[in-house]
This record gives sequence, C-alpha cells and structure tokens, in this order.
Amino acid sequence: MMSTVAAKDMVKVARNICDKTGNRLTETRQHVLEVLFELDTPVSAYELTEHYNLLIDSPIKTMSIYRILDFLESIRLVHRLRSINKYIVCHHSVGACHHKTPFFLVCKSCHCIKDLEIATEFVTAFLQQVEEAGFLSVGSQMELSSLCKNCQQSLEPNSPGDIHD
Amino acid sequence: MMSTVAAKDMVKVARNICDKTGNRLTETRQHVLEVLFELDTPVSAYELTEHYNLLIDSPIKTMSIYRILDFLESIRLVHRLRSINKYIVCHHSVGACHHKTPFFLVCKSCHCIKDLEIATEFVTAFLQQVEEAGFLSVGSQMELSSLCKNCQQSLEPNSPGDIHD
DNA sequence: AGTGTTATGTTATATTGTATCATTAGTCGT
DNA sequence: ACGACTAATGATACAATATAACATAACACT
Repeated sequence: MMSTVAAKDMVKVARNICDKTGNRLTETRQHVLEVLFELDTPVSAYELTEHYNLLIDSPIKTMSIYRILDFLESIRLVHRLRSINKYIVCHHSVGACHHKTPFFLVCKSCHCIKDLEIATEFVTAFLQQVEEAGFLSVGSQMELSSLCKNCQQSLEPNSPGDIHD
Repeated sequence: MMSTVAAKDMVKVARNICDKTGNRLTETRQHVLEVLFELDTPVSAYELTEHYNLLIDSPIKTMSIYRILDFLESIRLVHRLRSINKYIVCHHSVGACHHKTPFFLVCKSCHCIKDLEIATEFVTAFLQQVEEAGFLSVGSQMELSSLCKNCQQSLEPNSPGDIHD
C-alpha cells in the first residue's frame, strides 16, 4: 500500500498512542487507518471495505472493519458520524493538540462535512452545562444536522414546516 | 384510543399547525402522534409500529410509520434522534414558544435522553458560527453522544482511550 | 512448548430505512 | 353530483447498516 508522507505521520501517531495505552497497532488496523486517511471523506463501513479490498492485498470483510473502526474510535483516531452512519479519520491527531472537541456540521443532503473550530470558552461553558445535567460527554464530538451552501440552493422553498408559528 | 388531557392538547396544536400550513392531520397521523406522546420515550420506527398495533384497531406497517414520522418531523412535532435512530415527540410544542433549539443529551449506553435547556445567547452565538461556515442548521436540534449518571457508574474504568496524550 | 488473552475470519442474522407501484381518500372546478 | 387531480396510505420487495456467535490465528508471558 502506498503511503503519503502525511499518512506515515498518522501511523506514527497511532503507534505512539497504542504504545502508551497498551494496545496493538496490528497490520490490519494500520491498513484501515491508512485507507481511511487517503479517502479523507466520510465513508460507510461497507464503502471502506470496498476501498480496502481495492488497495490492500489480503481481503477483509465488513465485520472486521466494524471492529477495527470501533477500536480506532476508542483511541480517538476516527470519528463516527452517527447522523449519517459514516466514519472519518480524526484530523486533530497529527502533530496537534488532541483535546479539542470537534464540532461537525453534517450536510443532511450531500453528506459533506465541515469541522467547525468553535471557541474554547464556548465548549467549556457548554460542557459544564452537560456535566450539571449529570451527563458525561463521550465520543468527544458533536454533530449538527444542517445543509451546506450548495444543497441550500438546490432545495425548493416552502417546505411544510416553514410557516410554523 | 385513550387520550389523556395532555395528548388532546398535543393534537390540538398539531391541528392548528396543519391548518396554518395547508397540511392534513389525518386519523393515522393523529394516532401516530398520540401513541408517540403516550410512550414519551425515544422509540424506533419498528417499536412504534408494535405499540401502534397494540393500541389502535386498524393495523399499520413500518413503511407508513416512517412516512408519517417524516411528516411529523417536517412540521416539527417530532424529533428524530439520529444518533440512536429513534424518535420522540417534541415537548416544546404544547402551549410553549416553539422557536427553541433543543439540545439532546443522548446516553450512548441506555439511550435515555435529557433535553438540555441551553441559554439563548449561547445558541445564537453558535448558530452564527454555523452560518459563517456557510451551513444552514436544519432539524432545529442538536445531539450530543454522552453517558448518563447510571451508565457512567456501571462502566469499567481505563478504556483504551483514557490514557491518551 | 504451554497457557491465557487479544485479534481476526467466517457465517448468519438482526435492525434500520427506501423504492416502487397499487389503491384509497380527499380537493377542486364545473 | 361528477370527473379529474392530488395527497395519503397499503403492500411488497429490497437495500443499507450493524451485531451475534463461534472458530481460528497471532501474540504475550511464564
């Protein structure tokens, strides 16, 4: 499998994390991470399986992909975008502070995403409210179902909900 | 189908909205709304189908439930919780201002939810950032994948991601 | 090497959601 | 009231997403 420089960096970070946390960065896991990195767009587990099998010699099945995605998510190298059932590598992992709380704007229509950099004090204040409510933020990410500029335009006006109130 | 007072209020609001927006609150749609209201907990479309068929005489299939949920969501009487693929009635609809942006804390583990009342200025500031990024918030709701108090306790410590950084 | 643990392979199945076309029920103009 | 149009539902099939369960392989430790 080819590896761009950046992909190698990603793998290096992954190896570091695994070393520190007593986990194993197996060849398969590394491959999954590399494929996801090269794709660099949200993909479903099944799409990822296809790409993996195009790029990597030894074939894999989706069951294994799911397991490895779970693992990579648990060490925070992959984000699971629950609102669209897709997965993407974490871009805050390579040579950057890892303690951000990514806020993904997810286009309901075309499934493109934007990783919004929201102000720290904003996040802090917000997480405090979460804590006060007795909840613990996990997954370290938020998603907002929205529409990107393109899809806003190609949408007809006057949806049922518009005249509300 | 039995109707508590509150359920009747809900239906009244629904009828109002439909009248204003030129939509029809059919018997089936009303029934779906009532069943959802009585359940008052997030349910999947299939669970809702089951409950509907227990409570209502004329049987329904999930396909129709999905269509009606779509409709009820479009007039903002139902929230679709995408992170857990479940649906719940909107509680901001009955005799209250409807322009809130609900923020649901969704427990990853037991799927209980808490509708967090976040400060208006908070939401406003946030939505401005969304707009600046060229996105339009739709669905008028946010979800945060989290853990409720109960599930926090029953979880073992030292998950793989813990020692990160 | 032997043993326990973790990761993967493999098959089957559960769960969630859509496409499509037929049928029924309203709506509107005449 | 009648026909024609549109909206809503019924019904069947299927696609897409995800998990369960058990077998095998790879690693880790003594």
